[in-house]
Amino acid sequence: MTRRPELLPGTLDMLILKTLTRGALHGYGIALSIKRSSDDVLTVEEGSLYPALQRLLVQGWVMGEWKVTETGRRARFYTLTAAGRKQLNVELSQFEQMITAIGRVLRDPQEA
Amino acid sequence: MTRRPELLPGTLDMLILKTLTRGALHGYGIALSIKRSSDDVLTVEEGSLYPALQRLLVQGWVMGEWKVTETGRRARFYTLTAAGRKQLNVELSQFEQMITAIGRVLRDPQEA
DNA sequence: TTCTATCCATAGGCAATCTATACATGCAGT
DNA sequence: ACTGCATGTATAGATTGCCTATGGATAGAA
Repeated sequence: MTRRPELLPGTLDMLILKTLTRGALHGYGIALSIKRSSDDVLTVEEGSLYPALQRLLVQGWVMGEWKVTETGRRARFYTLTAAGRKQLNVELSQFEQMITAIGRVLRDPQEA
Repeated sequence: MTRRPELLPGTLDMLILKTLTRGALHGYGIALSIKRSSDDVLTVEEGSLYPALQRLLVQGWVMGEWKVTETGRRARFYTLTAAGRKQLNVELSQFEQMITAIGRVLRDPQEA
C-alpha cells in the first residue's frame, strides 16, 4: 500500500452520477464540483475522469452534447439519463450497505 | 459494472488488521470472523485473503506461526505486530476521512 | 507574448481483487 | 467403508479500476 489513492476505489461512477443530479456539467466542471463539495479531500484525476465518462456514456447512464461554456469555450456537457438515475440509486444503496457492514466489523467488540 | 464485489476495494487490509486486534487467528478464522461480524454482507474470498496476508507479512504488519487448532488441524496463526497496530490506525483515519468526504458529496444540496 | 486556467482525451502501467483450481484432513452420517 | 461437508492453505491467471504521464487546444490576464 505504497500508493495514495485520491478516492475510495469503486466509488467514482457513483460520485459522478450524483454530481450530475444537480444539472448538466462538462468534465472539468464535474472534477471541480467533487473537489469542492468534498472540501478538497477527493480529487478526480483527468486520467480517471474521462475514461469513466466514456464508460457511463456507453452504458447509457449519461448523455453528452457539445456546447459552449459561459466563458466561450467548447465543452462536452453531460446529462444524467433515466437509466443513470436508476443506476445511481442502486449504487447508493449498495454503498450504504457496505459502509454499514464495514462499520460493524470496525466496532465489533466481542468474539471469542 | 457487471461485477458484484464482495467488499469495498481498498478496505481489505484494514478489515484483516482490525480483526486481529482481538487475538491471533488463522486465515480461515479471519474470513469467518469478518463474514459473521458483518452479518454476511462482507465475504472475503480465499483468493483475496491469502495474497493479502502475504502482503501484510512482508510489510511486517502481522506475524505468522504454524500451530494446531482446537480441532487438531495444522494452521497458520497470524498475530498483529506493533507496526501493524500503527498501520491500522493510519488506515482507520484515512478511511474515516474518505467516508466523510464522500458523505459530503452525496448530500451536498446546492451548487449553481 | 507569455503564463495560467480552462477544457478534452489517450496510452501504459500497476495494485488489488476475483475466479478457478488444487490439495489435504477431521468428523458425522449412512 | 464411503460419502459429504466443514475446515484449512495456497497459487495462477484474468480483470477491474485508477493513476501517471502525456499531448493538444483556447480564452483571458499580465
